[in-house]
Amino acid sequence: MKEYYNKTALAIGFRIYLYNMAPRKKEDYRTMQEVSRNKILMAALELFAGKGYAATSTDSIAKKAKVSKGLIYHYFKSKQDILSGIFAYLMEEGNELMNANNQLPPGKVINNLIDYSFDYIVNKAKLNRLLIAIAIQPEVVKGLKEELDKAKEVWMGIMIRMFKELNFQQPEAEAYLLSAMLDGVGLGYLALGEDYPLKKIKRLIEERYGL
Amino acid sequence: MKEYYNKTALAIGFRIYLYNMAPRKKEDYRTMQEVSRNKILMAALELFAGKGYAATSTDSIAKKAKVSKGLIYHYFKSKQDILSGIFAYLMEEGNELMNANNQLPPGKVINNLIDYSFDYIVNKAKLNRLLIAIAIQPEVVKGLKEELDKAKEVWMGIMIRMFKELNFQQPEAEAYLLSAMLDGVGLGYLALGEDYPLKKIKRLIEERYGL
Amino acid sequence: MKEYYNKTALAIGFRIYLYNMAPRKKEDYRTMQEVSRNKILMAALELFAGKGYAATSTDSIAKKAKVSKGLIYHYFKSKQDILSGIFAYLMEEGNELMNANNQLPPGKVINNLIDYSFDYIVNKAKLNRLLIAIAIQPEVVKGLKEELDKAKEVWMGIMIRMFKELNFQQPEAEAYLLSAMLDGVGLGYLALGEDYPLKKIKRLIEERYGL
Amino acid sequence: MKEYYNKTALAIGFRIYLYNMAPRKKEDYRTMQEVSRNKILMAALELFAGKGYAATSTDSIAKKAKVSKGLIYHYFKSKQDILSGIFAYLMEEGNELMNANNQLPPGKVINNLIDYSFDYIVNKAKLNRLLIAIAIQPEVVKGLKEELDKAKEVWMGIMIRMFKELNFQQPEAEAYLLSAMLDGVGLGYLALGEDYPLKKIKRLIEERYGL
DNA sequence: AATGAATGAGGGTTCATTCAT
DNA sequence: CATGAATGAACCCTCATTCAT
Repeated sequence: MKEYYNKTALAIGFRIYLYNMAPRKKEDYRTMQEVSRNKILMAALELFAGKGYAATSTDSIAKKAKVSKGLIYHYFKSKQDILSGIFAYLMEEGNELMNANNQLPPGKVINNLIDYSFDYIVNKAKLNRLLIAIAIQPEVVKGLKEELDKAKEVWMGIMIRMFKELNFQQPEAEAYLLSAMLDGVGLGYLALGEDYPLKKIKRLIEERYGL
Repeated sequence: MKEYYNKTALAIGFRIYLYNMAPRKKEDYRTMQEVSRNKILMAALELFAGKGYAATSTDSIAKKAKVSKGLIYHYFKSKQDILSGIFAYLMEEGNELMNANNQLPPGKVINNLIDYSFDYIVNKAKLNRLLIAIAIQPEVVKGLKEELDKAKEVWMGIMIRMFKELNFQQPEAEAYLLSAMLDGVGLGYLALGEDYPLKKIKRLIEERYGL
Repeated sequence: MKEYYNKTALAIGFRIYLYNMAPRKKEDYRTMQEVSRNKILMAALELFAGKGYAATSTDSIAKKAKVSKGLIYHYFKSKQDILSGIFAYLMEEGNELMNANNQLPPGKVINNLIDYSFDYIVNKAKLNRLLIAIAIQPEVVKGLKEELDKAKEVWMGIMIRMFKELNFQQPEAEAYLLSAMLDGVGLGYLALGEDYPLKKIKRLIEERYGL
Repeated sequence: MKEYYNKTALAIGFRIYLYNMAPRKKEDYRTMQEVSRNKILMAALELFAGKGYAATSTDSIAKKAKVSKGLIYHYFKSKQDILSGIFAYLMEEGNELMNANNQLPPGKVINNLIDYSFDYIVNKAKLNRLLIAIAIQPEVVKGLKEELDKAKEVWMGIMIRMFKELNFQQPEAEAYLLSAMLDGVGLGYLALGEDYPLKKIKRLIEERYGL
């Protein structure tokens, strides 16, 4: 189990992390420069999520961000680095939610996790797709592992603790299974879209945890 | 349910389909045509699975297949078309298994499905990755819809019938949930590799179905 | 002295090597492909010699060779590799002259060397400039060292032997000094052009060797 | 001889010019302007000498000089102009040495020249490389001609006078030959490094002038 | 059926230079 | 005097696809 945390995270770990990915308020930009950096980041996020990392050209990012191609390389040292930047940004966004959940009663946390995840699966489908694509392409991720690990480590820790407190016999396996369920639902929804019977499945999952 | 068949299939549908994807014997190819075409297909399959579709060049396919670049475009009208060819090939391979399972008792089918899936997740990890990558990129797939739909339709039908016979209250949702679980486990294994507690999770799933 | 031959060669070593760099006859091209490769090579040679390696774009090479940019990378794996190709080509061209001189009496060889060099300095000034530029930029050369070493090794060996046979007291140093003289004259001619008093200097050098 | 002064100078002319290129003391700069300008100049000199003009970015100059990129263009109108600035600086530094040598006896001047040159070749190898690179790329130099001509004119005049006083029959040609020898040795040393038999060659040159 | 030479659009990236502050 | 964000052209290189043989 020792090397465990060095592995890349499940998409699930992120899902809750990123749940409330609201655009930052203008007051948050301390300097004009951050505005540009953020324009690039947001443009890239949208494009990566929409068409995938490989299919997105730096040119299209520049165009969408209404910025010169050269400026991208003023703020990021490579296309890869933009992806890292996006992750860093997303991590930051999700931190509060993380801490908030940590202090709720176990049943509520599980409940929240399921709610968040299903909401995320529907409303952030494209971002979900990006995360899954990255999760299964370990070569591309490289520099992202640290961030991914941090998120997963924290989150799986919380989940396992919850299941312990709820007296599950296999709290660790149960945490992984719940993750798998939610990831699998995300995958199914990406493939089938509106026809995927989300509600019924959600109900089945909730029943498993007595919700 | 109307647009249902226009959507691309779950990876799960494929997994069992493709379980025993034995390579054809050479004698099966009647003409030289088929030999060359198949060499290209097999080379592409291995490369796509190993490095991903985007990262695989037609050049490398030609090299691996020991065939000229031009010949690829004699048999396939584009790189995309090779991917379609791979799917068609895989479908064909899996048909017999499909029919065989259809005639077993319901509990045995579920059992087989779980066994096959876990085996597949471990031993065909790269192919699994390819299938997931394709499943979540519907734009790329385009020409594959018909094949994918056929597989999914048949398979989900079988599963739903099984759960009906086993008196599950929500047979359809249960079928989707089981698919989601297995897909989610596949995703987790791809992300975490050896550290993923496959056995314990498998046990939990089996317990759910009284196995 | 052991590691001696691993060092990059003096421009002088090349000068005689390359003396008769006549364009190959058409009969030499066995296949159509070699024509294209050679067009690229010759275009690059002219451009590198004229504007320097760094200032020559692959685009301009393609344009001059009347070939698509992509074709360059069909024959050469990088811009560097084109330079290597040029060297290989030049080496081949110079081999015969090399062998011919090896069998002449020592005085004649020295005489030829001086004649060739001065002729080369004047008539292949741009190529000379390219060689000097490469000789003093060891980082760029990398892959060229082997070729350069081969040329230098052979040539300095011949020169030292000549001076030994002519009973010079310091045959090795004398070989290096003659090389330095001729290299220095080449440098001076490149800097001053027509105003450089080539004839008078040549006379002084010849007198030193009793010619 | 008419167009003579329009040509760029030999490296040799510079070598002695620049022999004792001691950095100015800080007190010499009367205004802050000069301090910044000089920081840029010194940074550029070191980088140009080390990696070559083309391979040195204005960015790296700014970084090394601990100055903003914009400031460079406040003091210099282009990257080229920095190079000109370096030359102007070097010229200024060398003037005193020049005059000092002018008043020594002819044999001593030749002796000094050779000593200086060999010392320079070894201890200022990188700067030597820069000078040679510039000397053979006349297009790049453009704006430097005046400075270069001045240096060469003065220096060759001195040398020719020396050889006249020493009763050489071809004083002009001899001056050029000595220049060529020293330049050629510089070239050889740059190419071969430590393996170049500097001492033995120096001895041969000294013998030629009865030193 | 088969080759591989040839194409050209586009890829990510660098960099001298400008400009608003 | 000084900053560094911003520009855009150019750079080397890749690659799916076509075509003459």
